[in-house]
Amino acid sequence: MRVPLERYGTLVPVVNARRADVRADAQRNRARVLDAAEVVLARDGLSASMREIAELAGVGVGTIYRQFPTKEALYQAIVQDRMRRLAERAGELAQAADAGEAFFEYFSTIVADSTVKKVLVDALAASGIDAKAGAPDIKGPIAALLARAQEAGAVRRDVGMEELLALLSAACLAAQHNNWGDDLRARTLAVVFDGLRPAGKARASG
Amino acid sequence: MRVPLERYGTLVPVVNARRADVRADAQRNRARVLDAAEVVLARDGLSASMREIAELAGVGVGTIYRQFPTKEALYQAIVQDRMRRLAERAGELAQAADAGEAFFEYFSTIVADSTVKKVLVDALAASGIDAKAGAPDIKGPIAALLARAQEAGAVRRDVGMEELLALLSAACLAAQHNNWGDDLRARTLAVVFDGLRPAGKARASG
Amino acid sequence: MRVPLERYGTLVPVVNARRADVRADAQRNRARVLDAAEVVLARDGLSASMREIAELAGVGVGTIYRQFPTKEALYQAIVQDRMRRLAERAGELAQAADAGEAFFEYFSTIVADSTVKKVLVDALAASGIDAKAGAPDIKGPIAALLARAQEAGAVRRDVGMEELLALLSAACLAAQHNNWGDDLRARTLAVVFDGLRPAGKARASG
Amino acid sequence: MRVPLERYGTLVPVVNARRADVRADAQRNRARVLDAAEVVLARDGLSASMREIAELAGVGVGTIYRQFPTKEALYQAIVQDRMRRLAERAGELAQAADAGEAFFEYFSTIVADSTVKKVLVDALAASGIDAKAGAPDIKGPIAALLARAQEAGAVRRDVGMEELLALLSAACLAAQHNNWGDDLRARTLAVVFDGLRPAGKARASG
DNA sequence: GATGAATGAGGGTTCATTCAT
DNA sequence: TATGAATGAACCCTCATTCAT
Repeated sequence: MRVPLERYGTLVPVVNARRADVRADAQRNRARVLDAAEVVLARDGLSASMREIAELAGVGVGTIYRQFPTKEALYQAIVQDRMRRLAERAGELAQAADAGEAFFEYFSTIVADSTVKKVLVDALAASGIDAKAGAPDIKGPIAALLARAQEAGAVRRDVGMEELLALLSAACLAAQHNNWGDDLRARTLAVVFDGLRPAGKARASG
Repeated sequence: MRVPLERYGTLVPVVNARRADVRADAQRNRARVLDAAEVVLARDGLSASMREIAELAGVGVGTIYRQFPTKEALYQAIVQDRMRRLAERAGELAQAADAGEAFFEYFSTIVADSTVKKVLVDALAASGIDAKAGAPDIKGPIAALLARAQEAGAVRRDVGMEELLALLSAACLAAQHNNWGDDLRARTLAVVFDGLRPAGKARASG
Repeated sequence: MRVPLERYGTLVPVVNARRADVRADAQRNRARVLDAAEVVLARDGLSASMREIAELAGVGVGTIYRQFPTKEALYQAIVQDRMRRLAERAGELAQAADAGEAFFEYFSTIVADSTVKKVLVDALAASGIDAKAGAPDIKGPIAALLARAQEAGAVRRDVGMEELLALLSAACLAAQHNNWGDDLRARTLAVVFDGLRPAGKARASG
Repeated sequence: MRVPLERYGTLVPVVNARRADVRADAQRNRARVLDAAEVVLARDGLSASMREIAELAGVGVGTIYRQFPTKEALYQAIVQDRMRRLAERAGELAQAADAGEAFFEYFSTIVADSTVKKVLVDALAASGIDAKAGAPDIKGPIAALLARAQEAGAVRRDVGMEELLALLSAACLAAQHNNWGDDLRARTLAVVFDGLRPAGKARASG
């Protein structure tokens, strides 16, 4: 019931410095919570508990709820965070010299990187939440990557975004679910990539 | 007050012996529980509750526990059931004339059929249970199918069981997770199958 | 729903032999259930389950319920059975030559014998049931024993039935609860018996 | 909607530090839970339910589990609490002028006080838990009391701790079990105490 | 704003009792 | 009549969420 002192100050932003401090704190907490949540979710999956996340983040559970009104909101935030980063990377690779290489590298990177993501998408899907809600558009950058690779003759022209995302999702899901090692991932993706290449294009063996 | 029996499956065993009559009830209930569990698990994933399964099956929770001492035991039973059916189908296809066709058809069938499986395997994995414990071997029949398809020149010789299972698992996971429709499944698997074929072999287009 | 055949016979007891058979069966079952219940109760205490009792007795649970409409009824039956036996024994000892010896022996016997009883009394008490309801009177025979011992000068005259039963109950409770061995029981009862004897009467030491 | 706080105990600790304020709530709740648990256990015995305890204490079940991770832990806490208080009282009486009086008074006090204890020890025993685990030693102080009383000639020298504890336990058990009133307790213990006194020592009558 | 104690619905599981066989 | 499968209330316990501090 104790009202923060600041609330009773004059309307002039006298305490700017102090308030900024608070902001910094809040932001640092938000980041800490997100990091902790990723770790805990990767380890415990869907059943991760808010308490554990809070403990790992070194904050009280109440602090999490201040930033994320709901467990699901926390999950969404993580997913969106990931998506944003992926979109950024796609944007970077869109400048690459070798469009085919860029495309396949991006695909591999996402899969290698997806250990955590699945659980989250899973969670969101299970809750009937649209993971994309409010998220930065990731399809756009990927579509650009695909188009460039197709123009460069590195990817079949009859492959659409839908199949591509399906393959990507499948690989991510399995990589996380079955804990693909680097070797298995490479060999498995090799097959998929071969399937994506135009007939007659480079292939390891036969 | 109860879900009509007819809604689930059609396993009405005909038994004659008097004592077996009692069992008939139990067997029908067992089947109903398994069916209901698949449905609920597909819908709610890991967090499906025994109560809900019982309600959908039209039985009391106690009835489930009579057949399956534990929630995990129920999950395992479903997985094993699936595995058994898959192994059976693989055995059938091993006799097919066209080894390549048999192989790819089997792959497609499993994926089309995998709506539920993922959640279960998921569940088991999360519980640290070995899904294969006591289950009929499914790798054997699949390996046989693969070997025949390779001998027939329908599948690349440098693809091993590990990659194959990884691809299969990935497709199943994604099919279930993202709710692939028939069309998307066909197009996506087409890419994968192309990747599995020897270089120079039939390909739809480019 | 099948009505027993006998019910529709003529009123003449035509099927006497057969009915007697049934009776014998039922009686044997009743005895078996009582025995099993004592064993299980002694081992598992209040939380003994009907199923376990049934299994040990070698009958179905339904059979128990035919004889005893309720778990509590079963408990009561056991207690009453015990009480009856104790009353019988008291009656026998009432004829003994040495009234003092008879009294103390009876006391000891009951205590030594009480391993099981406590749990039952406990159970009944917990359920708010009067253990004595419908039971054969045990106070009468004991009072007789006490009176004779007092007349014989072996027990103080100022000890009443109430204290006596309190002491008896206490010893039984503790014997069962703390698992008194023969030795400890003897030494403990020696003190109590000394307290019951008239001043100046025989005492082990000082 | 809730049981008035005042109904149980009067443990309202006064703490000054700000952080300790939070604890004050927790401590009061802890005390309330312990009190309520004693009441419910005394009434319902082993089968007391956590929910009922929570309701009587006027808290949610979760609050109990915050303090006591397990039902058994709660039981243990109560037992240990009792034991500690008894040990303290024994320590006090060890200073008393009249060693014999102190000894017999202590015995009486424990019995009068034992309404709840039995059920608890019962519960713990049933769960295979060692009631003494981590509990303050109560045997030491009692042994001291006994030794002094024997030296003072108030208690027979051939009575050992084992018999003494057996008698004490028996009296407590019965007092709780059969709901001894003050009068009955006095008369019953009179007999026991007489048995504990050296031959020839004061005795009420004969 | 941060904390974590409190809450209580809900989860898995057991078991006294009923009832179809 | 005996059997044991079925039932579902009740149990212990967890955890997302709220709220007093």
